[in-house]
Amino acid sequence: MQTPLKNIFPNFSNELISAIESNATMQDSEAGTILMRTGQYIKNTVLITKGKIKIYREGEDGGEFFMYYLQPGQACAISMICATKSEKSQIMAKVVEDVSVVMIPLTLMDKWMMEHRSWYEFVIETYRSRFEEVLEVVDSIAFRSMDERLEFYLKRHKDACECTELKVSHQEIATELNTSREVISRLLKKMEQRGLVKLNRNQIELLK
Amino acid sequence: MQTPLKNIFPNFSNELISAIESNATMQDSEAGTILMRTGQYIKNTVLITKGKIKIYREGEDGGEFFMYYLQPGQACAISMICATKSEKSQIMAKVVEDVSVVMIPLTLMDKWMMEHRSWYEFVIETYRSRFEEVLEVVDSIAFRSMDERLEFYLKRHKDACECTELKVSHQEIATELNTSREVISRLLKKMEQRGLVKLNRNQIELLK
DNA sequence: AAGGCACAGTAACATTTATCACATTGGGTT
DNA sequence: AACCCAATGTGATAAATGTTACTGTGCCTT
Repeated sequence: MQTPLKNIFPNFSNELISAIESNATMQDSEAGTILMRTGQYIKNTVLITKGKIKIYREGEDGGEFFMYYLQPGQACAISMICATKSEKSQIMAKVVEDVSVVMIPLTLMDKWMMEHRSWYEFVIETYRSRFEEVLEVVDSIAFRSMDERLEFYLKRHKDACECTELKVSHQEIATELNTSREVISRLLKKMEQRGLVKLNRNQIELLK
Repeated sequence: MQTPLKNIFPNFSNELISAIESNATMQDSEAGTILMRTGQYIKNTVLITKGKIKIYREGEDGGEFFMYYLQPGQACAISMICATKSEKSQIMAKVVEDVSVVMIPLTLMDKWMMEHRSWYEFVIETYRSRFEEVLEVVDSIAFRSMDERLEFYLKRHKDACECTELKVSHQEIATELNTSREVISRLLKKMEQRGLVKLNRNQIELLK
């Protein structure tokens, strides 16, 4: 069996948990799956119970500008925001670690706002924290140069995976910051010289 | 007297309008006033009934990175989002045209979500449209070079003021795009040569 | 072992953007 | 008119970032 929903979403009331269990559908997806595309209509609100999803903004040239990760206990703010009017998505969502998600039909998402206080608070808090996160991203691109943005990027990834060894290629970082691999390689080398990281093949060890 | 609230917020139910009129406080502020600062605690939700407010992100060096405008019939999404927990603001709000605002205490903002469907819909739509707008801003800085960003900036201002003659200095644009005046002057000149704008002192005429 | 391949390092050069230094312009003030 | 001053124009140069082209390196496959 799966981990009970109550453990993953401890703030949900028991009634809400029951409502979810009897109305929502579960779905598993493998790493690499694209769960949502720009321009696609949104039909469900998505809660994550396992794995990791990358939310990014797609560039015309194939850039995958990194916004944030969704992890267990979290929900896709975009899918909630678009709920009421069944709007189009403005972002891409790609599975980066095999996930299990709970899909909630938009009509219920809306209805529960009135019926379950714990759902209302969860939704509002999801909005708030993601808006804040996106504002920080704006900051980083608006005011910082690439070396600082790289440090910010690494820090966020460290926080998200709760480890100090990131398994990403330079190319991947470059794509997510919309720059080129060479630039990232150069900057990482400089960071290594400053003693901030240790570089290994397919792995970046964060020292500070 | 003022324009009735019902005209400015036509979707609000009559009960909601009454509730606002008997609970909220009005406030007028002159151009130049800073209504909200980064780090400041938010005590009210703000509805705009007259004038224009600029929402921006402040840089360490005094940059005023432009996010969007608030205009009559709109509300500050940040002040709503932070409502439930009385969080700190992450943005700056400056009056650019003398405004009248309606201030709604956070407790009511929250309470009305359950009581007034039209309030609920207004709040959700405010979130949605601002989130979308911020995502477009991210796009513009993440994927575009300065000339395209300038065009995007001018377009947004044209849409906001519903006119084709913008009364802004090059310096002001530079501050809001976090670049330098010289760069903006040069790019505007190029745009003039391409026939996109006509440059006058303290005024930019948008031709296309 | 040999070859293929993704990943990484690096030099050289191009382009974009930022900065500095100074000239010009036009409106308002005295 | 003479002056002041903010706004704008422009060249020269510096710095950051992007691009091209190639080398090296470790791992996997055959």
